[in-house]
Amino acid sequence: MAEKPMKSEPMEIESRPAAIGTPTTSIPRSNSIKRSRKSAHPSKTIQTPSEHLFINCSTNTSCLNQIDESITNTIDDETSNIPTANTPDEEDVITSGDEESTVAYRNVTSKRPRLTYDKRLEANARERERVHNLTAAFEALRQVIPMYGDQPKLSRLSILRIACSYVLVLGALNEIDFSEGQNAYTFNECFHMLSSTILNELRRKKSNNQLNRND
DNA sequence: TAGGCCATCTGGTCCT
DNA sequence: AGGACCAGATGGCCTA
Repeated sequence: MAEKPMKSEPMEIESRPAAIGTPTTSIPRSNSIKRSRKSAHPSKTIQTPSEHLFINCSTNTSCLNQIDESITNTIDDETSNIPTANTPDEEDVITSGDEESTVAYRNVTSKRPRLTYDKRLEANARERERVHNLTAAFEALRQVIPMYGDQPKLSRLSILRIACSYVLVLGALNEIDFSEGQNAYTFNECFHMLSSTILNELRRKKSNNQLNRND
């Protein structure tokens, strides 16, 4: 699979919004909301030298030294631009290697000590690798589920839905109920379900767009 | 242009 | 203790 170019720059760690104590829900965001969000976001409104380095180098370990060198020189200036949502007593200090950087954080209630800069980069890399593996697994699954001729790339959700139906078909074909006896569908029912699922997933995008136009 | 989808970062929690 | 896993937030790309 072709490696997709990196699309989003890492956010500056000091500009991340807090999550603790303010449970949030994932809501659909329109582009206008996205745009207002972008314009309000310090990482978009304030271009800092270290931000440019994050954009270009965050996935390239050879750039880490460069980041380390630059962040010490720029972070003081950056912290002066951080939104004032957090109160002074909510600020925290992290250290990066031999150098100490003062960074504003909202929450310092974690049981575990905050990761150092280097450890954070390592954790990011591991998380990236984990998600890449997940993406590869979805791609592998996509390649073994039945498809009808040429069709657009399926979303992960569509892959899962079709795969579920496919498993039921295979189970019915072998007289095995993979659904733990909850369904006990006949083969014909399973096959019809699979066909419907595939068609529905292919139509879904179109239907959604039509619904959006009617709203 | 709106909305869907996805990559990435981040902090909290789980697990070994 | 530290890595794995998870969910929320954010922003870019793409399509209708």
